[in-house]
Amino acid sequence: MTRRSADERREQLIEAAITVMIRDGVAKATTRAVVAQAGLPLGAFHYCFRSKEELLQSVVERIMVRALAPAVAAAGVEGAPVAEVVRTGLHTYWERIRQSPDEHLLTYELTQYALRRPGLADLARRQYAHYLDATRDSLQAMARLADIEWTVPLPVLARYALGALDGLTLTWLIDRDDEHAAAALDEHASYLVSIARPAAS
Amino acid sequence: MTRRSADERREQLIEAAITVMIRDGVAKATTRAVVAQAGLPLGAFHYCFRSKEELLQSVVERIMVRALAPAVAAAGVEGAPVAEVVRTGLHTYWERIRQSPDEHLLTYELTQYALRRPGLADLARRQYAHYLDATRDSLQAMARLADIEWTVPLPVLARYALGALDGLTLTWLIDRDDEHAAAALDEHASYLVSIARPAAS
DNA sequence: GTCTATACACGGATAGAC
DNA sequence: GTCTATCCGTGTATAGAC
Repeated sequence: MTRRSADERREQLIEAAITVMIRDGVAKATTRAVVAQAGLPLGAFHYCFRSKEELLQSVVERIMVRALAPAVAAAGVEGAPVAEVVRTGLHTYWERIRQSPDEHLLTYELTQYALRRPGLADLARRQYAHYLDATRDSLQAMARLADIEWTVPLPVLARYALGALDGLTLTWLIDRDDEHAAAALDEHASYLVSIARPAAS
Repeated sequence: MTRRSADERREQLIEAAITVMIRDGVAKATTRAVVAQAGLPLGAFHYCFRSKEELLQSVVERIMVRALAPAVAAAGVEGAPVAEVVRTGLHTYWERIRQSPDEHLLTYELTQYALRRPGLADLARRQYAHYLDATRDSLQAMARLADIEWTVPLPVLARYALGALDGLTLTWLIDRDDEHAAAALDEHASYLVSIARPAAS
Protein backbone atom coordinates (compact mmCIF):
# COMPACT_ATOMS: atom_id res chain seq x y z
CA MET A 1 0.00 0.00 0.00
CA THR A 2 2.84 2.33 0.80
CA ARG A 3 4.29 1.52 -2.60
CA ARG A 4 1.21 2.64 -4.44
CA SER A 5 1.02 5.71 -2.27
CA ALA A 6 4.57 6.65 -3.13
CA ASP A 7 3.82 6.62 -6.82
CA GLU A 8 0.72 8.67 -6.25
CA ARG A 9 2.78 11.21 -4.38
CA ARG A 10 5.19 11.47 -7.23
CA GLU A 11 2.28 12.34 -9.49
CA GLN A 12 0.92 14.67 -6.89
CA LEU A 13 4.20 16.56 -6.66
CA ILE A 14 4.62 16.82 -10.42
CA GLU A 15 1.14 18.25 -10.80
CA ALA A 16 1.66 20.57 -7.85
CA ALA A 17 4.90 21.81 -9.38
CA ILE A 18 3.14 22.55 -12.66
CA THR A 19 0.39 24.39 -10.81
CA VAL A 20 2.91 26.55 -9.01
CA MET A 21 4.91 27.18 -12.17
CA ILE A 22 1.86 28.27 -14.12
CA ARG A 23 0.85 30.60 -11.33
CA ASP A 24 4.20 32.00 -10.21
CA GLY A 25 6.80 31.00 -12.76
CA VAL A 26 9.54 28.40 -12.76
CA ALA A 27 11.80 30.36 -10.43
CA LYS A 28 9.21 30.39 -7.66
CA ALA A 29 8.63 26.67 -7.82
CA THR A 30 10.83 25.83 -4.83
CA THR A 31 10.61 22.49 -3.08
CA ARG A 32 8.82 24.19 -0.23
CA ALA A 33 6.29 25.87 -2.51
CA VAL A 34 5.66 22.60 -4.33
CA VAL A 35 5.06 20.47 -1.24
CA ALA A 36 2.87 23.21 0.23
CA GLN A 37 0.79 23.20 -2.96
CA ALA A 38 0.51 19.42 -2.73
CA GLY A 39 -0.40 19.60 0.94
CA LEU A 40 2.54 17.43 1.90
CA PRO A 41 5.31 17.88 4.45
CA LEU A 42 8.67 19.03 3.19
CA GLY A 43 10.30 15.74 4.03
CA ALA A 44 8.05 13.94 1.58
CA PHE A 45 9.93 15.48 -1.28
CA HIS A 46 13.18 13.61 -1.03
CA TYR A 47 11.87 10.11 -0.92
CA CYS A 48 9.83 10.77 -4.04
CA PHE A 49 12.63 12.48 -5.94
CA ARG A 50 16.33 12.19 -5.58
CA SER A 51 16.69 15.92 -6.13
CA LYS A 52 14.84 18.94 -7.38
CA GLU A 53 16.54 18.49 -10.72
CA GLU A 54 14.86 15.11 -11.01
CA LEU A 55 11.44 16.62 -10.36
CA LEU A 56 12.08 19.27 -12.96
CA GLN A 57 13.02 16.69 -15.52
CA SER A 58 9.69 14.95 -14.92
CA VAL A 59 7.87 18.26 -15.17
CA VAL A 60 9.57 19.20 -18.41
CA GLU A 61 8.74 15.85 -19.95
CA ARG A 62 5.13 16.01 -18.89
CA ILE A 63 4.38 19.59 -19.82
CA MET A 64 5.99 19.22 -23.20
CA VAL A 65 4.05 16.11 -24.03
CA ARG A 66 0.85 17.61 -22.74
CA ALA A 67 1.35 20.85 -24.60
CA LEU A 68 -0.45 20.38 -27.80
CA ALA A 69 2.20 20.11 -30.34
CA PRO A 70 1.94 23.43 -32.12
CA ALA A 71 0.62 21.14 -34.73
CA VAL A 72 -2.42 22.22 -36.54
CA ALA A 73 -5.29 20.11 -35.34
CA ALA A 74 -6.67 18.64 -38.47
CA ALA A 75 -10.42 18.84 -38.43
CA GLY A 76 -13.21 19.10 -40.91
CA VAL A 77 -15.21 16.92 -43.20
CA GLU A 78 -13.79 14.67 -45.85
CA GLY A 79 -13.83 16.39 -49.19
CA ALA A 80 -14.38 19.88 -47.81
CA PRO A 81 -12.84 22.86 -49.61
CA VAL A 82 -9.20 23.38 -48.71
CA ALA A 83 -9.90 26.83 -47.33
CA GLU A 84 -12.41 25.40 -44.90
CA VAL A 85 -10.17 22.57 -43.77
CA VAL A 86 -7.23 24.91 -43.20
CA ARG A 87 -9.22 27.53 -41.37
CA THR A 88 -10.92 24.97 -39.16
CA GLY A 89 -7.59 23.41 -38.26
CA LEU A 90 -5.95 26.70 -37.40
CA HIS A 91 -8.99 27.85 -35.47
CA THR A 92 -8.94 24.70 -33.38
CA TYR A 93 -5.27 25.21 -32.60
CA TRP A 94 -5.83 28.80 -31.65
CA GLU A 95 -8.75 28.07 -29.36
CA ARG A 96 -6.59 25.77 -27.31
CA ILE A 97 -4.03 28.48 -26.90
CA ARG A 98 -6.67 30.96 -25.84
CA GLN A 99 -8.11 28.55 -23.32
CA SER A 100 -4.86 28.07 -21.43
CA PRO A 101 -2.48 30.90 -22.22
CA ASP A 102 -0.57 30.62 -18.96
CA GLU A 103 0.14 26.97 -19.51
CA HIS A 104 1.51 27.72 -22.95
CA LEU A 105 3.62 30.53 -21.63
CA LEU A 106 5.05 28.01 -19.19
CA THR A 107 5.90 25.77 -22.12
CA TYR A 108 8.19 28.43 -23.56
CA GLU A 109 9.64 29.14 -20.13
CA LEU A 110 10.44 25.48 -19.59
CA THR A 111 11.98 25.12 -23.01
CA GLN A 112 14.44 27.86 -22.16
CA TYR A 113 15.03 26.44 -18.72
CA ALA A 114 15.81 23.09 -20.29
CA LEU A 115 18.22 24.66 -22.76
CA ARG A 116 20.25 26.03 -19.85
CA ARG A 117 20.81 22.62 -18.27
CA PRO A 118 23.25 20.35 -20.07
CA GLY A 119 21.23 17.34 -18.94
CA LEU A 120 17.95 18.71 -20.22
CA ALA A 121 18.99 20.53 -23.37
CA ASP A 122 18.65 17.40 -25.41
CA LEU A 123 15.12 16.91 -24.15
CA ALA A 124 14.18 20.32 -25.51
CA ARG A 125 15.66 19.47 -28.87
CA ARG A 126 13.88 16.14 -29.06
CA GLN A 127 10.64 17.84 -28.14
CA TYR A 128 10.93 20.33 -30.97
CA ALA A 129 11.70 17.49 -33.31
CA HIS A 130 8.47 15.95 -32.10
CA TYR A 131 6.59 19.19 -32.73
CA LEU A 132 7.94 19.19 -36.27
CA ASP A 133 6.71 15.65 -36.79
CA ALA A 134 3.30 16.48 -35.42
CA THR A 135 3.04 19.56 -37.62
CA ARG A 136 3.98 17.51 -40.64
CA ASP A 137 1.34 14.92 -39.76
CA SER A 138 -1.31 17.58 -39.40
CA LEU A 139 -0.43 19.09 -42.76
CA GLN A 140 -0.68 15.67 -44.34
CA ALA A 141 -4.01 15.05 -42.67
CA MET A 142 -5.35 18.35 -43.97
CA ALA A 143 -4.16 17.54 -47.47
CA ARG A 144 -5.95 14.21 -47.33
CA LEU A 145 -9.18 15.73 -46.04
CA ALA A 146 -9.28 18.43 -48.68
CA ASP A 147 -7.99 16.11 -51.35
CA ILE A 148 -5.12 18.39 -52.26
CA GLU A 149 -1.36 18.24 -52.20
CA TRP A 150 1.13 20.83 -51.03
CA THR A 151 3.35 22.40 -53.66
CA VAL A 152 6.07 22.96 -51.07
CA PRO A 153 8.14 20.00 -49.81
CA LEU A 154 6.59 18.76 -46.58
CA PRO A 155 9.68 19.08 -44.34
CA VAL A 156 10.17 22.67 -45.42
CA LEU A 157 6.50 23.48 -45.11
CA ALA A 158 6.27 21.87 -41.66
CA ARG A 159 9.18 23.88 -40.34
CA TYR A 160 7.81 27.09 -41.75
CA ALA A 161 4.29 26.45 -40.46
CA LEU A 162 5.54 25.47 -37.02
CA GLY A 163 7.65 28.59 -36.85
CA ALA A 164 4.83 30.84 -37.97
CA LEU A 165 2.38 29.43 -35.44
CA ASP A 166 4.96 29.47 -32.69
CA GLY A 167 5.81 33.07 -33.42
CA LEU A 168 2.21 34.21 -33.66
CA THR A 169 1.48 32.42 -30.40
CA LEU A 170 4.39 34.03 -28.62
CA THR A 171 3.46 37.49 -29.86
CA TRP A 172 -0.11 37.04 -28.69
CA LEU A 173 0.98 35.71 -25.29
CA ILE A 174 2.82 38.98 -24.88
CA ASP A 175 0.33 41.53 -26.14
CA ARG A 176 -2.95 39.55 -25.98
CA ASP A 177 -4.21 41.39 -29.03
CA ASP A 178 -7.01 39.09 -30.22
CA GLU A 179 -7.97 41.05 -33.30
CA HIS A 180 -4.54 41.40 -34.81
CA ALA A 181 -3.64 37.84 -33.90
CA ALA A 182 -6.74 36.58 -35.69
CA ALA A 183 -5.90 38.62 -38.78
CA ALA A 184 -2.34 37.31 -38.88
CA LEU A 185 -3.53 33.75 -38.36
CA ASP A 186 -5.94 34.25 -41.22
CA GLU A 187 -3.09 35.41 -43.40
CA HIS A 188 -1.25 32.21 -42.56
CA ALA A 189 -4.34 30.30 -43.64
CA SER A 190 -4.39 32.20 -46.92
CA TYR A 191 -0.78 31.29 -47.46
CA LEU A 192 -1.47 27.61 -46.91
CA VAL A 193 -4.41 27.71 -49.31
CA SER A 194 -2.24 29.43 -51.90
CA ILE A 195 0.31 26.63 -51.92
CA ALA A 196 -2.28 23.86 -52.29
CA ARG A 197 -3.18 22.29 -55.59
CA PRO A 198 -5.66 19.50 -56.45
CA ALA A 199 -4.29 16.05 -55.70
CA ALA A 200 -2.65 14.45 -58.72
CA SER A 201 -3.39 10.82 -57.96
CA MET B 1 35.26 62.95 -10.69
CA THR B 2 33.55 60.45 -8.42
CA ARG B 3 30.32 61.40 -10.12
CA ARG B 4 31.58 60.40 -13.52
CA SER B 5 33.04 57.23 -12.09
CA ALA B 6 29.70 56.26 -10.56
CA ASP B 7 27.96 56.51 -13.92
CA GLU B 8 30.70 54.48 -15.51
CA ARG B 9 30.23 51.82 -12.89
CA ARG B 10 26.54 51.67 -13.63
CA GLU B 11 27.37 50.99 -17.24
CA GLN B 12 30.01 48.55 -16.22
CA LEU B 13 27.57 46.59 -14.07
CA ILE B 14 24.87 46.53 -16.74
CA GLU B 15 27.31 45.18 -19.29
CA ALA B 16 28.71 42.70 -16.81
CA ALA B 17 25.19 41.48 -16.03
CA ILE B 18 24.50 40.97 -19.72
CA THR B 19 27.75 39.07 -20.11
CA VAL B 20 26.90 36.76 -17.23
CA MET B 21 23.34 36.27 -18.47
CA ILE B 22 24.47 35.36 -21.96
CA ARG B 23 26.96 32.90 -20.54
CA ASP B 24 25.02 31.36 -17.64
CA GLY B 25 21.42 32.47 -17.93
CA VAL B 26 19.34 35.02 -16.06
CA ALA B 27 18.99 32.89 -12.95
CA LYS B 28 22.74 32.76 -12.43
CA ALA B 29 23.16 36.49 -12.73
CA THR B 30 23.35 37.13 -8.99
CA THR B 31 24.73 40.33 -7.57
CA ARG B 32 27.86 38.46 -6.59
CA ALA B 33 28.35 37.02 -10.07
CA VAL B 34 27.77 40.41 -11.68
CA VAL B 35 30.23 42.35 -9.53
CA ALA B 36 32.79 39.57 -9.93
CA GLN B 37 32.40 39.81 -13.71
CA ALA B 38 32.85 43.56 -13.49
CA GLY B 39 35.85 43.18 -11.22
CA LEU B 40 34.22 45.24 -8.51
CA PRO B 41 33.67 44.58 -4.81
CA LEU B 42 30.23 43.46 -3.76
CA GLY B 43 29.59 46.66 -1.90
CA ALA B 44 29.84 48.65 -5.12
CA PHE B 45 26.54 47.26 -6.25
CA HIS B 46 24.23 49.12 -3.92
CA TYR B 47 25.43 52.59 -4.49
CA CYS B 48 24.98 52.13 -8.20
CA PHE B 49 21.57 50.50 -8.00
CA ARG B 50 18.89 50.70 -5.39
CA SER B 51 18.24 46.98 -5.77
CA LYS B 52 18.81 44.07 -8.08
CA GLU B 53 15.38 44.68 -9.57
CA GLU B 54 16.58 48.10 -10.67
CA LEU B 55 19.61 46.60 -12.40
CA LEU B 56 17.42 44.08 -14.16
CA GLN B 57 15.13 46.79 -15.42
CA SER B 58 18.13 48.56 -16.94
CA VAL B 59 19.32 45.29 -18.46
CA VAL B 60 15.95 44.50 -19.96
CA GLU B 61 15.68 47.94 -21.49
CA ARG B 62 19.14 47.80 -22.95
CA ILE B 63 19.09 44.29 -24.34
CA MET B 64 15.71 44.78 -25.91
CA VAL B 65 16.75 47.97 -27.62
CA ARG B 66 20.03 46.46 -28.69
CA ALA B 67 18.43 43.32 -30.02
CA LEU B 68 17.88 43.96 -33.59
CA ALA B 69 14.20 44.30 -33.93
CA PRO B 70 13.24 41.05 -35.63
CA ALA B 71 12.64 43.48 -38.39
CA VAL B 72 13.89 42.56 -41.77
CA ALA B 73 16.89 44.65 -42.53
CA ALA B 74 16.03 46.28 -45.76
CA ALA B 75 18.94 46.11 -48.10
CA GLY B 76 19.55 46.03 -51.77
CA VAL B 77 19.70 48.35 -54.70
CA GLU B 78 17.01 50.72 -55.79
CA GLY B 79 14.91 49.13 -58.51
CA ALA B 80 16.15 45.60 -57.92
CA PRO B 81 13.79 42.68 -58.49
CA VAL B 82 11.50 42.06 -55.55
CA ALA B 83 12.85 38.55 -55.06
CA GLU B 84 16.35 39.90 -54.68
CA VAL B 85 15.38 42.65 -52.28
CA VAL B 86 13.40 40.25 -50.11
CA ARG B 87 16.07 37.58 -50.03
CA THR B 88 18.80 40.06 -49.27
CA GLY B 89 16.79 41.52 -46.41
CA LEU B 90 16.02 38.17 -44.86
CA HIS B 91 19.56 36.99 -45.33
CA THR B 92 20.88 40.05 -43.52
CA TYR B 93 18.52 39.43 -40.62
CA TRP B 94 19.51 35.81 -40.41
CA GLU B 95 23.21 36.50 -40.43
CA ARG B 96 22.84 38.68 -37.37
CA ILE B 97 21.07 35.90 -35.56
CA ARG B 98 23.76 33.43 -36.50
CA GLN B 99 26.47 35.75 -35.32
CA SER B 100 25.13 36.07 -31.80
CA PRO B 101 22.76 33.22 -31.06
CA ASP B 102 23.30 33.30 -27.31
CA GLU B 103 22.47 36.95 -27.13
CA HIS B 104 19.23 36.35 -28.98
CA LEU B 105 18.36 33.44 -26.76
CA LEU B 106 18.82 35.81 -23.86
CA THR B 107 16.35 38.18 -25.48
CA TYR B 108 13.64 35.56 -25.28
CA GLU B 109 14.63 34.65 -21.76
CA LEU B 110 14.43 38.26 -20.65
CA THR B 111 11.08 38.78 -22.32
CA GLN B 112 9.65 35.95 -20.25
CA TYR B 113 11.39 37.19 -17.15
CA ALA B 114 9.85 40.60 -17.70
CA LEU B 115 6.39 39.12 -18.20
CA ARG B 116 6.61 37.56 -14.74
CA ARG B 117 7.23 40.87 -12.98
CA PRO B 118 4.22 43.21 -12.76
CA GLY B 119 6.54 46.19 -12.98
CA LEU B 120 8.29 44.95 -16.11
CA ALA B 121 5.47 43.27 -18.01
CA ASP B 122 4.50 46.50 -19.67
CA LEU B 123 8.05 46.98 -20.87
CA ALA B 124 7.89 43.65 -22.68
CA ARG B 125 4.64 44.65 -24.33
CA ARG B 126 5.97 48.00 -25.43
CA GLN B 127 9.04 46.32 -26.84
CA TYR B 128 7.00 43.96 -28.97
CA ALA B 129 4.96 46.90 -30.18
CA HIS B 130 8.28 48.43 -31.18
CA TYR B 131 9.27 45.25 -33.01
CA LEU B 132 6.03 45.40 -34.92
CA ASP B 133 6.71 48.98 -35.93
CA ALA B 134 10.22 48.13 -37.04
CA THR B 135 8.99 45.16 -39.05
CA ARG B 136 6.40 47.35 -40.74
CA ASP B 137 9.03 49.93 -41.57
CA SER B 138 11.28 47.31 -43.09
CA LEU B 139 8.48 45.93 -45.22
CA GLN B 140 7.73 49.41 -46.46
CA ALA B 141 11.38 50.01 -47.21
CA MET B 142 11.56 46.78 -49.20
CA ALA B 143 8.45 47.74 -51.16
CA ARG B 144 9.97 51.08 -52.01
CA LEU B 145 13.29 49.58 -53.10
CA ALA B 146 11.66 46.99 -55.33
CA ASP B 147 9.01 49.43 -56.53
CA ILE B 148 6.18 47.13 -55.55
CA GLU B 149 3.29 47.21 -53.12
CA TRP B 150 2.05 44.53 -50.76
CA THR B 151 -1.36 43.05 -51.48
CA VAL B 152 -1.84 42.32 -47.78
CA PRO B 153 -2.64 45.20 -45.38
CA LEU B 154 0.61 46.31 -43.80
CA PRO B 155 -0.39 45.87 -40.13
CA VAL B 156 -1.50 42.30 -40.81
CA LEU B 157 1.55 41.52 -42.90
CA ALA B 158 3.89 42.98 -40.29
CA ARG B 159 2.44 40.87 -37.52
CA TYR B 160 2.57 37.77 -39.64
CA ALA B 161 6.13 38.39 -40.81
CA LEU B 162 7.32 39.19 -37.29
CA GLY B 163 5.73 36.03 -35.98
CA ALA B 164 7.18 33.88 -38.72
CA LEU B 165 10.71 35.21 -38.23
CA ASP B 166 10.42 35.01 -34.47
CA GLY B 167 9.25 31.42 -34.67
CA LEU B 168 11.88 30.36 -37.16
CA THR B 169 14.52 32.00 -35.02
CA LEU B 170 13.35 30.26 -31.87
CA THR B 171 13.24 26.89 -33.58
CA TRP B 172 16.75 27.34 -34.89
CA LEU B 173 18.06 28.50 -31.51
CA ILE B 174 16.84 25.18 -30.18
CA ASP B 175 17.95 22.74 -32.84
CA ARG B 176 20.63 24.77 -34.67
CA ASP B 177 19.68 23.07 -37.91
CA ASP B 178 21.14 25.46 -40.47
CA GLU B 179 19.93 23.68 -43.57
CA HIS B 180 16.32 23.35 -42.61
CA ALA B 181 16.24 26.84 -41.18
CA ALA B 182 17.56 28.22 -44.45
CA ALA B 183 14.94 26.31 -46.42
CA ALA B 184 12.11 27.57 -44.22
CA LEU B 185 13.43 31.12 -44.39
CA ASP B 186 13.51 30.78 -48.13
CA GLU B 187 9.91 29.68 -48.11
CA HIS B 188 9.04 32.80 -46.18
CA ALA B 189 10.80 34.82 -48.85
CA SER B 190 8.76 33.07 -51.52
CA TYR B 191 5.61 33.94 -49.65
CA LEU B 192 6.56 37.61 -49.48
CA VAL B 193 7.35 37.66 -53.19
CA SER B 194 4.00 36.04 -53.93
CA ILE B 195 2.03 38.79 -52.22
CA ALA B 196 3.86 41.61 -53.99
CA ARG B 197 2.52 43.35 -57.08
CA PRO B 198 3.96 46.21 -59.16
CA ALA B 199 3.40 49.58 -57.55
CA ALA B 200 0.26 51.29 -58.84
CA SER B 201 1.36 54.89 -58.51
C1' DG C 1 32.44 57.55 -2.30
C1' DT C 2 34.52 53.11 -1.49
C1' DC C 3 35.13 48.76 0.36
C1' DT C 4 34.93 44.87 4.26
C1' DA C 5 32.33 42.45 7.22
C1' DT C 6 28.10 40.90 8.35
C1' DA C 7 23.04 40.45 9.04
C1' DC C 8 19.09 38.01 7.59
C1' DA C 9 16.15 35.21 4.77
C1' DC C 10 15.57 31.40 1.81
C1' DG C 11 16.43 27.20 -0.61
C1' DG C 12 18.06 22.33 -1.12
C1' DA C 13 19.14 18.59 1.24
C1' DT C 14 19.69 15.36 5.27
C1' DA C 15 19.58 13.35 10.14
C1' DG C 16 17.14 11.01 13.00
C1' DA C 17 12.82 10.14 15.71
C1' DC C 18 8.68 7.50 15.04
C1' DG D 1 7.85 4.84 4.91
C1' DT D 2 6.82 9.22 7.10
C1' DC D 3 7.61 13.51 9.09
C1' DT D 4 10.22 17.20 12.13
C1' DA D 5 14.09 19.64 13.02
C1' DT D 6 18.14 21.24 11.35
C1' DC D 7 22.39 21.96 8.61
C1' DC D 8 24.74 24.52 5.23
C1' DG D 9 25.27 27.20 1.22
C1' DT D 10 23.92 31.21 -1.25
C1' DG D 11 21.65 35.56 -2.18
C1' DT D 12 20.26 40.39 -1.24
C1' DA D 13 21.03 43.99 1.38
C1' DT D 14 23.17 46.96 4.97
C1' DA D 15 26.35 48.64 8.72
C1' DG D 16 30.17 50.86 9.47
C1' DA D 17 35.27 51.61 8.91
C1' DC D 18 38.16 54.34 5.95
